Amino acid sequence: MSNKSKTREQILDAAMNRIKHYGYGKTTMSEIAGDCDMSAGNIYRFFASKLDIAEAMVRQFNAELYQTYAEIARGNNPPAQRLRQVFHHNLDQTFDAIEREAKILEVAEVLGEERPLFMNEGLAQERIYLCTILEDGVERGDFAPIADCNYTAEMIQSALMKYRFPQLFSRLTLPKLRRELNGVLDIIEAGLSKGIEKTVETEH
Amino acid sequence: MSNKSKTREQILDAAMNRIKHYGYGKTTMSEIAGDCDMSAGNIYRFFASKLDIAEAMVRQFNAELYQTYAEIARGNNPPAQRLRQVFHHNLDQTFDAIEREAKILEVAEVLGEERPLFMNEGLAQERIYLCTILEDGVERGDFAPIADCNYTAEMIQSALMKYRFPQLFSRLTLPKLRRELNGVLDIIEAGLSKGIEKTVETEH
DNA sequence: CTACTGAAGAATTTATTGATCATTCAGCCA
DNA sequence: TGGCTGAATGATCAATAAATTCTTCAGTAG
Repeated sequence: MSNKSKTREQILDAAMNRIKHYGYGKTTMSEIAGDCDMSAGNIYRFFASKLDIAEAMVRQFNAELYQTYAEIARGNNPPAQRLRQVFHHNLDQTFDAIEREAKILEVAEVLGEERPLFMNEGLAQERIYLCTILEDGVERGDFAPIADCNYTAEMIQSALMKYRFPQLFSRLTLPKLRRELNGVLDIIEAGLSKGIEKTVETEH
Repeated sequence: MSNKSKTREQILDAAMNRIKHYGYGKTTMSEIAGDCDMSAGNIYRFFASKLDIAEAMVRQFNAELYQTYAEIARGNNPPAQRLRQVFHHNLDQTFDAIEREAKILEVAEVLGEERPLFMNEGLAQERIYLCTILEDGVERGDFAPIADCNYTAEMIQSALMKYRFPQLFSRLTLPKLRRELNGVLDIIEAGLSKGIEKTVETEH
């Protein structure tokens, strides 16, 4: 069935070209089909819906990110620096992609709205790499012991949410975003090296 | 001119009642005027525009927040706990207000879009209280020395942005938000007690 | 002069209608 | 039979016209 996945790729490719240029809302299934010399109906043998095409687009974008994350996580830099690299890579890549093709922001918005679980999936995947780094940091003694790496990774992701789809949450320039990201990472880094004590729930 | 500010308050009150119930877009200037037994035109002697009414609304909401912040900042709890109180108070109050009157979210959205500088103003005001707490923490020895309190406060605000208008950025329940907020605060607290070293800009 | 009204204009919103779109599926072709 | 088309359908979108709405300001009443 290699032929089938070839066609799938072709469709995805055609869709990406159009969506990057005209946006998700403005590209139609027939246009994509036309680019592939097939009928719109036929696309549905390869993708269950238009949203699934957008999802596949982002999946591909993420796959590249994850590959770099894996390399960073596996690398030999100090863990704190690797943490920085992961989030700066995300910021740079995402900012750049949206800067080059503003219409990509629409894809992020639509998917965030219609497929919130898919977005979570991406965060969970990222956490795997973060955990590797955190555990390595603990082992090396750079970080204080961490009770639950996945939980800690989740909290780090929460604190850095603003830098995930930068243009979605603010209108800051890339340099300003990088400065802020570094500032927040400075705090996180200090926290990790000191050791995090979990709060007991209290009234206030 | 106490009469003038009485009328202003009356208008603001009428506007708030309608906007809370019907939303910003769905309440008209004539309706507000009607509630005050005056013509729509007359409102403009008290507010320069409809947006300014929304701004005054939020200003009033903020004033209450700030009062509590001031009390918390002045209080005698450990600085780390005071920091927690500030952000939990904000989360609770905001979440609650939006939960009770869903239409308030629209006001936040409109103002965030049309008056971004006003939103910054609020953050700057909040930072004053944060700085008080941070400085006190340093003095007491709970926190390591801080080079630039205002900068650090800004970074803390960035890390906690997700919890400012909770329903705007996620659909988490209040308990989940509180759990997350505590988790991020745990990291920040550890970081502050350890002492934050500012990154030197590097390539990666 | 001061405090206000109400008409008027510009801008925005709503309603309506026609067109386009995503998606399905009966049927065709090879 | 497996792979595909193209017409059918309901949902969504675009366009336009009509109606509201925000805002201004000349004019009025006290």
